[in-house]
Amino acid sequence: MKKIPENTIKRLSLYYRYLHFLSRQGTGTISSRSLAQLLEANPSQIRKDLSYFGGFGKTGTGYNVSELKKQIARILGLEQGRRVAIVGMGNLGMALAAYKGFEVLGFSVVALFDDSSRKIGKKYRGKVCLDIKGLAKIVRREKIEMAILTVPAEAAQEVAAMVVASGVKAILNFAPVHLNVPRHVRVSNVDLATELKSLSFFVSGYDYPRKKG
Amino acid sequence: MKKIPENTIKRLSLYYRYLHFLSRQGTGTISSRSLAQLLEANPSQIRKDLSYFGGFGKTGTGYNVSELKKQIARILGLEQGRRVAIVGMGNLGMALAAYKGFEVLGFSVVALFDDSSRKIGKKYRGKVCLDIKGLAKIVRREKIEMAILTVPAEAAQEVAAMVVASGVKAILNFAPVHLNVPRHVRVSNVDLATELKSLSFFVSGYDYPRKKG
DNA sequence: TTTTGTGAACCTATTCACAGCG
DNA sequence: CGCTGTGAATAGGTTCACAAAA
Repeated sequence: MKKIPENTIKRLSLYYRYLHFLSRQGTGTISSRSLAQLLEANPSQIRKDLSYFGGFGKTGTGYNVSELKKQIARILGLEQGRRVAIVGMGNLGMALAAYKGFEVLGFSVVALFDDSSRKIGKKYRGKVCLDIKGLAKIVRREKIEMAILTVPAEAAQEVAAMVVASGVKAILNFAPVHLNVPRHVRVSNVDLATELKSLSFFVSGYDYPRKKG
Repeated sequence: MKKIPENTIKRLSLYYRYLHFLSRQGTGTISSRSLAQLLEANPSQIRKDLSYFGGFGKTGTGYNVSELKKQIARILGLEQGRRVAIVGMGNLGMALAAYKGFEVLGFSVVALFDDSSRKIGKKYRGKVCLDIKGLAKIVRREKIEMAILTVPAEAAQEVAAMVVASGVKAILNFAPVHLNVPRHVRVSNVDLATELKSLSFFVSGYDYPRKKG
């Protein structure tokens, strides 16, 4: 199998967003050039990204919007309604539990976990928060594949180990620590502090280059 | 001035996190090799990253932890206590307003904004939510340099325009839309949907390569 | 013609490897 | 010695440019 750059995957996700929008607008067909214009991106990049997965376009015409959208959904595995758990019902966990954008994308938040008796048994957006001690059992029973980690930094590694042991394949980690996990588990870090610090650097006046656009 | 890769800045921010930790532990000195081990990274990369900003290390000894930490803080502009506004007091905005990690890093959340009369005047973690109509005035008076955008996707572009017009230099955008801003304004996007979709791709079994570790 | 898909060329980032310093 | 700082080499990702298809 050909090696796919990670950025390609991120961009597919972005294309998907625009295709969703275009298909609601009733646009039937779009060329890589027009799509690139919307995205402030390079047409070749779009074609190259898509070409990793096969030829979805028609020469001279472009891409069928709804078809391409469907293909990208398939590639990203969004068709099967991935089952997700949120671990850590602090402010952020609660906010994410309430976020309605997940279902639209084919993600179902099927369980919430915490270790505090103040949280366990409470309902958040109609879902009851469960004791993290039961994580492994629920993950197996509910066929949960992904976990969103919103626990304090101090607890993150320990909780990550539990999550991994329960059989989860991918973790979206909000704790500002590096998680040590086996190679077969994928971790994506969302680190607000890092993002803010990068922006701060920019504000300082170093004019580091932006992508051509 | 030499051109600095954007990834270098992200990594600097990561190094900072570990240096903070090491200095609390009382570690006085660290070599690029030891630091790299902690980070699961490459020693040359660390040295190269740092070398963009000057030679902070001592040949044969390594780097002085607290000195290097101070230098990175200076590079990232964390010394001056950057002033930040949060715009959009939905679930996520509220969670971020309550987040205590910002102050530690040298960021002060000095103002909260929303456009809804249900939110304006309410207090969140001791700070009153202000009418977004007054944004420009407050930004100038409070010397706000950065904004965290936590508004719905539909409103994001319009709000971003207001934020830019008010003189803010950098935006941390949580709305899943591409923001059109002038070149002198820096936008960082935190897109949960994109992150989840990328992870979903991985769960699908494509074993795309991870960084050497 | 228009536009895709793709090898080639280019550009950027990472890693190597070693001179030079302490 | 051990380790940094950095030019050189390598790897990786992006853009170009064009043949082939509609």
